[in-house]
Amino acid sequence: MNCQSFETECGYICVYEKDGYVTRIEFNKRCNGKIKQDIAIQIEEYLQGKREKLEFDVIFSGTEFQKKVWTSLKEIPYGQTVTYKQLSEKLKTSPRAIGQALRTNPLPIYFPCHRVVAKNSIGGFNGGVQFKKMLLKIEGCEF
DNA sequence: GCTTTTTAGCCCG
DNA sequence: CGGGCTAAAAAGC
Repeated sequence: MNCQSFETECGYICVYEKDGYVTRIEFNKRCNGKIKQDIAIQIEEYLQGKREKLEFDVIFSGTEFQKKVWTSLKEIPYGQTVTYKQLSEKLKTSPRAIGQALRTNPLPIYFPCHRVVAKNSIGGFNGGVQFKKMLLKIEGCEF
């Protein structure tokens, strides 16, 4: 298992990689290893606002429901947001269930849970709301 | 299985 | 703002 951290204005983002697959992304975590270079480059470009799509392979596990929610996040376009409610209606479930699934997202950024916000506020974020704000800002989305 | 707990929401005054 | 409501998933039994 390799991991590498990336410095941002909010703190470190740590990416774990194994055999060329990204397995996990965590916030506020620092480590001193190296991951596969083409993945690292994509992350860096994204954090600099120079890349919209992350195209690497990932491995993750979860319940069927969680996987359904996570993969549906990939359909949200770069720089756009959706509310918990809109997503729940689309998946025929409830807003709270969406939030519950998102908080266990093992691959934030790759599965862009930061693009899901509450109706009248930014909503929550597992690594700390400051990261959510920063990611949206990178995508040109003021909140 | 069924029951209880928990939830990154929502709505209404 | 604050409280009450809510459905649904996860955890516990």
